[in-house]
Amino acid sequence: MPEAHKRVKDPQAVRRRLMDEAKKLAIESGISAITVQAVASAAGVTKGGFLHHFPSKQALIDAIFEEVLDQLASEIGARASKDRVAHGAFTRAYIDLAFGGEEPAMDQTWIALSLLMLDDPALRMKWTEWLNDQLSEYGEDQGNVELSIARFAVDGAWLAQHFGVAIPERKSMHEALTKSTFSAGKRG
Amino acid sequence: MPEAHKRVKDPQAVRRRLMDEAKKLAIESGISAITVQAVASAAGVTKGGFLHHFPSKQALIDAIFEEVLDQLASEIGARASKDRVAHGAFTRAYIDLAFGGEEPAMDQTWIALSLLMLDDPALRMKWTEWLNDQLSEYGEDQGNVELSIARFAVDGAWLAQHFGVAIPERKSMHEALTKSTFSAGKRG
DNA sequence: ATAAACATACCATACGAATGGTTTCTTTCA
DNA sequence: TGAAAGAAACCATTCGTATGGTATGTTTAT
Repeated sequence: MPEAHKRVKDPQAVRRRLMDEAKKLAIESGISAITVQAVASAAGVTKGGFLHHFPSKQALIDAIFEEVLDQLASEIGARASKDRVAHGAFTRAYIDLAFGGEEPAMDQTWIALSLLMLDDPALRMKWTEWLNDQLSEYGEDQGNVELSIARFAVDGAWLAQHFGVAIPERKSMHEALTKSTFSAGKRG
Repeated sequence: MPEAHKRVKDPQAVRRRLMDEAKKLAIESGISAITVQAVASAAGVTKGGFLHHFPSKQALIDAIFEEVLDQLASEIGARASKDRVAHGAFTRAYIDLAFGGEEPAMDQTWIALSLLMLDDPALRMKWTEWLNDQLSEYGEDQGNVELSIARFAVDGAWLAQHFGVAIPERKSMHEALTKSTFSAGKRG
């Protein structure tokens, strides 16, 4: 491992680049920009190289999706575990992910996620399951209006951001949304 | 005009069908499902027929997009004009469009809009301009946190809906979001 | 040596687009 | 009024390109 500089070939790195570049392409030019050729070239590899790492284009997409879901879960877990209040902890972590730091954490990742979902019904189902699992794990009621609104607002905000629509100050968004989760009733 | 039933050819209707079927395809199977062949077949026309009405696939997409923006503007205008309170009227109309009736108005349309945008940077810019125009026309500050959150929540909600994620009761969503626009400060 | 990590060459398919022709409608003018 | 002329609406076919994928070669690491 310390002799990584010696290696001419670094398969793991190539695999990483393939996934990262695919995300970039999707974000910059839309999902249809994810072609085997384009991704391979961007990662400095030929199509053959691509198909060595992923048996198909769909496999690449699935891999990205899975990875993103895992990242999301762990990032949320880390934040939610620090939350003193149980009710709405998931949603607050969700908010914090989007508006927490000075720069949006997992911004690219988040957008790529949805771009992939929008073109693939199967991925949409996975997302739905993931979200339901998370919500029930953290004991949040899907019918809760305030919490739902907060989460939807987060989704809408990064979507807007991706579209280039202006967004209010990150700090004030964070504050307002977080506040709304505390006044949220435990039912409805 | 009253003898429209006599006509064997009805170009306007064909044009309509092409646009409608394209929307359907996008919604049901993602944007990549919009191919000239698929749209033409769905509308009961050949590729040649398609290309007679629209010089290119992009032209069809542009036409749909423009139409949707117009529809949206007029629907919002109709609702906002009935609003007694000026501040936040646009956002309330926006909310009402999504959660107003028993069934979401312009649901298909709305989703189709974003699907198209997500794959086309040029359309994204058009949307941004449209939204900015509307906001300034109705005198809403883009920096207003409460109103922005409400609008983002609407966006996130139909996105969720399209993903198959459960959403709280329409009525309570409508109520909560509308309420938030009244308590919204005129600044920030 | 041999297996992994790629590159090269190639294939079948599907796509957007163009072409040329055929049918249907509208206009014009005798 | 009506028929000829032209335009509009549409179909069937074709073409070049790009795509996802395969098959096979070549290099690199262990």
